[in-house]
Amino acid sequence: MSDDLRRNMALFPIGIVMKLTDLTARQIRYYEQNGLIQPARTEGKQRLFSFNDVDRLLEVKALIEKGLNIAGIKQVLQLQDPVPEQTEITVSSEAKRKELTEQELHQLLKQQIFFSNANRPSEHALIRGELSRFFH
Amino acid sequence: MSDDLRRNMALFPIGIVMKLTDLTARQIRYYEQNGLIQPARTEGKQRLFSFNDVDRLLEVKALIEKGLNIAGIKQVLQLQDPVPEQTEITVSSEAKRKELTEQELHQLLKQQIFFSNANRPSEHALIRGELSRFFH
DNA sequence: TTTTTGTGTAATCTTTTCTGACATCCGTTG
DNA sequence: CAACGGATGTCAGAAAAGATTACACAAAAA
Repeated sequence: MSDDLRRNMALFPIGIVMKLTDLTARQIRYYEQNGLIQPARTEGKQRLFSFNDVDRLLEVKALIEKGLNIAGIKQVLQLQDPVPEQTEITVSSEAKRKELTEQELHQLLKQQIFFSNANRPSEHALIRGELSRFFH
Repeated sequence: MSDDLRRNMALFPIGIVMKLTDLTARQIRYYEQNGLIQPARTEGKQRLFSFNDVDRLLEVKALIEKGLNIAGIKQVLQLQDPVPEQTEITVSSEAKRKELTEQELHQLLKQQIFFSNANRPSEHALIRGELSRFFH
């Protein structure tokens, strides 16, 4: 839930993602062009990637290295996200996510995590629990 | 231990940090100039901030809002990091950290976390445990 | 063989960031 | 009060990073 927020927060520019994934900018943009990822953008149209995006790119890379082509990767990634019986909860959370702007995401993370973290150095237990799923 | 790696990985440009902290670039640079943070730099000398840096900035901000000046903040932050009896282990880990270049940090994170994550979607238990301390 | 794919590369433009300087607002202090 | 220093705003010019587009090309597919 707020897990999605963290994982979907647009944080890194393409240069960092290149280092994290060992992919070239060309590759990353090509994969985006083919719908494998959909990074957010700054006002000035620069790409901003989330942890989810980076994970996705690493999956893509692994599949590329196994010889799959883009179409195959799309298949595999869809299989990994089988979109099972969508419950009301899931649907509503999806809808809610789409309503959130980047700025709102930042605001949320700020307030929910960083801020409470900074102000109350002793109240970390709960925060830790939430953050344990920062990635996956 | 590899916690330090994650928390110290230089990931975000100043624009993102501004949004996360609600500080201006001017403030962030000023705090750096006064030794409150020490963000990494790209080859082109642009700042790259880690989660540790962001946390630190949020602490600084909270103290600023309480009316402290830079000198006071230095005091408080030192008190929060009292540098207690330095054990051999701590010292050696400090030394080891200083030997790591930014690139090596990225390499490490890549291999230890993202990569294993991407390749083995079922082996997450351990990773989760490690990541639970990503921030705090 | 011809076509398509995935990636490299170069050119050009825009966005973001950097540094340095000067201005300003505000507590402190003489 | 007047001068001063601390913290921040703002601006200018330069540099870095990123965006888009176009062309090239090897390898795979048709």
